[in-house]
Amino acid sequence: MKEGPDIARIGTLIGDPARANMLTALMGGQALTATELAQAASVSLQTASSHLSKLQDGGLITQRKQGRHRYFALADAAAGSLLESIMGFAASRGHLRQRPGPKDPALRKARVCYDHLAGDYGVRILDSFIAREVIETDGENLAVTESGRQAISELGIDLEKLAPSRRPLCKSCLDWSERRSHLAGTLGKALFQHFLDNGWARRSSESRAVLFTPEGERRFLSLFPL
Amino acid sequence: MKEGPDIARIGTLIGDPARANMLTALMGGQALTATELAQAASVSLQTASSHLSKLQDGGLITQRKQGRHRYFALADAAAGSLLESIMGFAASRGHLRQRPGPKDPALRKARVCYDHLAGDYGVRILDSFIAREVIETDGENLAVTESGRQAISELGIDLEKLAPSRRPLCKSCLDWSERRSHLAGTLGKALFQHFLDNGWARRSSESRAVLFTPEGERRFLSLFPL
DNA sequence: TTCATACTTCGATCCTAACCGAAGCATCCA
DNA sequence: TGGATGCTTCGGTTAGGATCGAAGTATGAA
Repeated sequence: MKEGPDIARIGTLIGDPARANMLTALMGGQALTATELAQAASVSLQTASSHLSKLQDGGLITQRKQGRHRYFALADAAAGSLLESIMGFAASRGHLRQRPGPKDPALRKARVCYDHLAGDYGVRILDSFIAREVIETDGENLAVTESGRQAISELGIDLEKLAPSRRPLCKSCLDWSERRSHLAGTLGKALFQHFLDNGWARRSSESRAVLFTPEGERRFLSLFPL
Repeated sequence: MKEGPDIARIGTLIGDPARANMLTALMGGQALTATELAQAASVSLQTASSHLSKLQDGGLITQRKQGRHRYFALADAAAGSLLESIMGFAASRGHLRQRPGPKDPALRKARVCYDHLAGDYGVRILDSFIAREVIETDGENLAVTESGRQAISELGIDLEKLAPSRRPLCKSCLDWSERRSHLAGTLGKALFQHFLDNGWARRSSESRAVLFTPEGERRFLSLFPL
């Protein structure tokens, strides 16, 4: 039975708590330095360095040198998806590191999931789209409807520009705080980016939380009614 | 950073080579006894027993007592999907346990992937469906087209009966021998079952290979032209 | 040049968990 | 009832790898 892909190698990489913490931190979507990742994982810089080179060898992360810093980020969207899958599965089996759902209310409300919005607000986007038939679903797969294309362009998103990407346009991602699906894929990313670009929301500097301005909050709730 | 799902726990479970071998064996879709799984993983029965209880605690597998045997199987389709994701990712990064693709030509040609067909033949089904517009895709998500519903019912599959399932109807699954996608989901399962039910194919007793009868081979090639 | 910062490599320690022998429990068969 | 099979539990050993101190390399600042 020595056929096939080496899933044990990927498992081992993700199976160490320090590495898992680093990967979780990188799910924030931003590149982080070795020092920052060492703090995120609560290990020394030497230990972090060793972990990072293993993650890189395994193809989960990439590094970019910039001056005397080295920035580490998830290798690509596939790596992000993989971690999302595992998070969803772990959450579905009740494997949480503390109580169900994030303790911090801000994280529960809205947080970054690699490159799109998760938490209460993330789930709301998908719920609203499905209720208004912007997106249709067969249980897991998502597709934009004809009438939905119109609605999305009215939000200020150019679907034509997103289409050429090799990543799927919409994808569902199991939310571990809400235990329901939210919108991932290039559309999910574009919507999140749209809110950042307009200054309606920003990333928290300490955690994966996303903070909305009062103006952004108002817009969000009216753009995604239930 | 102690928020969120415990991905390290899942990673650790999958990260041990013996457990990974057991899970890979269970991807064949059939329930296996502890003794069989011990052989698959090349460990003693005691060691296997310990691994199996860990996998069960982690929610990856279930056991069913039957007389003096205990049959172990993947917990559900979600567990199968998770393993598929990881296999796909591992293969995409070139993490293979030997040379790329299965050594055994029969495995390359057709094998079981939890509950549907993989390998050359598995990829062919999806290729054929897409070429004939039975299924449409946006890169990763799959959906049956209107005209496709007709074609599928002509194959002898009742789509209405598959629809109520909570699992997605069609799903792509990265094939590690072909490095391309094949058809998973309830439709993929139903098609595979259809071939088994009609006696056109059967599972190999030793491996995950699927063996076609000459009659089954002929039918397969004509039902799924390229 | 010199010092400081950011990170890697080396080496030694220590701890977890995989492993198996032996014994125990449960089920089936004769 | 006795013995065989299938599996689990217990206990002790061992190996792999996570960890960090110390030393080494690279970049930037003074």
